[in-house]
Amino acid sequence: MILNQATDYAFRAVLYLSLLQPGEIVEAKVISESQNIPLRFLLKILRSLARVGIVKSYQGVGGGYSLGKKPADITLRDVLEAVEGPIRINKCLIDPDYCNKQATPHCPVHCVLASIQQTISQEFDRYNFEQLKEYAKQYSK
Amino acid sequence: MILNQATDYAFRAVLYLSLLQPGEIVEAKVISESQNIPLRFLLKILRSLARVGIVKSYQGVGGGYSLGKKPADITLRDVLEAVEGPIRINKCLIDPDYCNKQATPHCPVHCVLASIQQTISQEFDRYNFEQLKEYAKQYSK
DNA sequence: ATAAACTATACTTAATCAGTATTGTTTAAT
DNA sequence: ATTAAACAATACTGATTAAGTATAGTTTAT
Repeated sequence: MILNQATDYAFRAVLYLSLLQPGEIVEAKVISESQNIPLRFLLKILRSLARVGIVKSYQGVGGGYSLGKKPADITLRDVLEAVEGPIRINKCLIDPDYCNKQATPHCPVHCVLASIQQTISQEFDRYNFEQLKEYAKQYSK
Repeated sequence: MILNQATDYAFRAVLYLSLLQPGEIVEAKVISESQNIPLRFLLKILRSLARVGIVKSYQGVGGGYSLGKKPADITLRDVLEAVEGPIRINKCLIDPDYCNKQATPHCPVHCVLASIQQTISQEFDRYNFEQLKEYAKQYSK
């Protein structure tokens, strides 16, 4: 499986925030209940998203979370990488020492995988939350 | 990580067989030593590949493995799926019951992920072992 | 009959995943 | 100033998966 559970939850949480009024703040509990995401786990995920500015967090009474950027400026890749770190399809693409042939730079498999990895990254970059928002509105009609 | 270790080994094993004379048989031990793959683990991987005809296995004395098809007829996706099963980017794309919103068919996230999954599958299908073979020959020059 | 190869299944160890618990910090309202 | 409602940080836990190993069996050329 390429995406883990946390990323799946993150997509839905960010979509939820995208559908609110710009700047609107809601508590994690509201997102959790609306999207059926375990609260504590969601809080952890939201922290990862806050770290890179995808959401803004507000502490204290009346606090919560709002979207940190315009939905159009948040791609699936942004969210994915905030939660899981950089997209990687194979270990040899991160750490050349990992390759048990010690041959990464002149390995045909490596080269092709590097190209595929780039395509996959671009693919997750193609979709932003403004688009998802539109989809969501259509479905709800 | 999208690919697991077994798939990485499988790619390299199939490439190794692709570079032999058509129909040429080698023992697993030779592949294992050449590619630095643990022998027993490789045997298991080769069984997965044999099951779908990517390699042919020969038992008994003088046995071993040969490529089961022309390199041009084996894609990265074929090998990947022989080892790991079908490419899946998210659980909700396999099992609708899995979705904790019970909303898969009209979930915008689901729809977009389904499309991305298809692109990724196609991407792994774009490369076959005839191409990798050519790359490998160039590198060795 | 033997030994060199693969087959099948089960086991083991380590890493990662998914989620929980605990303790601490911030802040609006009283 | 105190309180309580929110988030923050870190550490822990149990389940699953990954990676590899072990054991016992089958096939086949010599």
